[in-house]
Amino acid sequence: MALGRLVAGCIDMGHPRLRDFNCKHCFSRSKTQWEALTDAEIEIMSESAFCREYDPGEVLFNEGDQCKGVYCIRSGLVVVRKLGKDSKYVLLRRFGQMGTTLGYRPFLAGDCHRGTAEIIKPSIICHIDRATLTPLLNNNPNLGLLFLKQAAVDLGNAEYELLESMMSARARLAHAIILFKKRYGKLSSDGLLEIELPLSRDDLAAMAGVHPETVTKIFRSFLNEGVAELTSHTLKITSIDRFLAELDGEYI
Amino acid sequence: MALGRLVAGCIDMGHPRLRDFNCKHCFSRSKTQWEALTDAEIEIMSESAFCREYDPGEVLFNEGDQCKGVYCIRSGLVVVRKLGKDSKYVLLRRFGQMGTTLGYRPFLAGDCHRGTAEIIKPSIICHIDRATLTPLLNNNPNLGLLFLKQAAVDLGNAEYELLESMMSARARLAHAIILFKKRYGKLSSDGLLEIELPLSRDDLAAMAGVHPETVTKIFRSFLNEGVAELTSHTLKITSIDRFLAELDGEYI
DNA sequence: CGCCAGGTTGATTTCGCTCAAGCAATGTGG
DNA sequence: CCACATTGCTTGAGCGAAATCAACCTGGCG
Repeated sequence: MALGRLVAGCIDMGHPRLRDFNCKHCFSRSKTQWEALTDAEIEIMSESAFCREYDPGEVLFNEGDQCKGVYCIRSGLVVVRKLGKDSKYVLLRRFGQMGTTLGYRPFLAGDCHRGTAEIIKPSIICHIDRATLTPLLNNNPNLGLLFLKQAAVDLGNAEYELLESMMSARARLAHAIILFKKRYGKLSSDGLLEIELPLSRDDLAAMAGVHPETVTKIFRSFLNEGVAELTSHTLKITSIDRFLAELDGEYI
Repeated sequence: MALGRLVAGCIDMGHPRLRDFNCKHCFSRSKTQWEALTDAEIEIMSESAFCREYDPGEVLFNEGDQCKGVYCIRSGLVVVRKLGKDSKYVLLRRFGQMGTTLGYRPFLAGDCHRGTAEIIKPSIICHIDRATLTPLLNNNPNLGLLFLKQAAVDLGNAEYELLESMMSARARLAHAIILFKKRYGKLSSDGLLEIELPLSRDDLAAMAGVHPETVTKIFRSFLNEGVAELTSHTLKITSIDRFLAELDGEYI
């Protein structure tokens, strides 16, 4: 993995801080925990949030970094990778949803970042530091409760992923693909579902918890069996029924 | 799995509700989210909490049940099993720590229970219903924040378990065993570490995410390699160094 | 043109699942 | 008190999915 290169390479990158920025526009477009904030509080947050554009390859934070606040993804795509031994790694999370808050777990648990966040697609991301967020949480109980609800949902997802992890590699990969459907799926001209997979083979593999070669082989078998066909980074699903059948692993 | 039998068998069991019960005693003995409560609030909770003793084999709630509140484990041991296809299952959780709160995830996410909770060791457990807990959460912001912190910690653990799930079966089993050390571990007369494993082979297997036969085989290889030896439900670790080496899977 | 990262492919190996048999401890009814 | 069913655990043989290893494309770029 060329993580070292990317980490080093990010130093000379970076866009200027976006100044004329109001979090209100962001929050109004999707339902998140931030809807608990009053207008005045949104104003405070907009003032102190550090927002800027990021290019693919830039690193938001590194594994082991002290967590100084949370990140709000306004647009784009970020992945968080956790390194293993001998250059293996796992994808802890995949973000893209605008309004998604990244890094709240280490923030709340008082933990270091457990993974390295790298920009995959050009993104606009705001950083809200501890000094801003802590008073908001203390003074607005609803914000805490909505964060709590979010945490409960995420915990449910994590629990579910744990069940997923004992399904076959095919099923795991199919589940990983489905996660991209909402944001990167569209109907092609011939009426079939096409899903863009904006990740490299290695990242896709890390997401499904398999090895990159296996990803290729499973795609090949999808092609042979007439389930789906892959061109570059777009998967065209030729038989939705058969593809959905892949999702039913041996558990659940 | 004989889950059906257990579920059916629990109907004629059950101890009387414990009346002279004050949650204060419970909370004072371990640090949990409940320490946010004022004395008055603890009084309210003690009044309305339904507490009683449970025998092994009794079922606290079933998979799919509506979640009507949370459970406080005062003492004992409970496991939560999630059924899979053809009578396989996974252990979602094991509880023993007194003061531990069980079922807060579905409570907060407005979800059904995802697993079936069965008593393993005689336990004393209190149920705090929605009508009691909701006002406490709404009126005491600190309670919400401490629950939030707990959720963040649990989320971290779930994340970690996800990493664990891609380690070898040996490593996973070793990790599962280590979880019992704190509560069920002690030094034997010859100075070696002994850990009681209060679960059946099947539960231990479900906890490590392997098959029961594999658990036996791994224990056998531990014996052959002089790492640890098992008698009935107690594991004696003969070489701590070698055992700890098992924990280092290929990841992390 | 040659280099190189990213991806593909096939041969081989290994881990742990599957299946089936056997055994020890416990309980039950005659 | 014994025959025998049941439950929980152990053991071994065989198999299969996916990891590993290694070679080989391929397209982009200096």
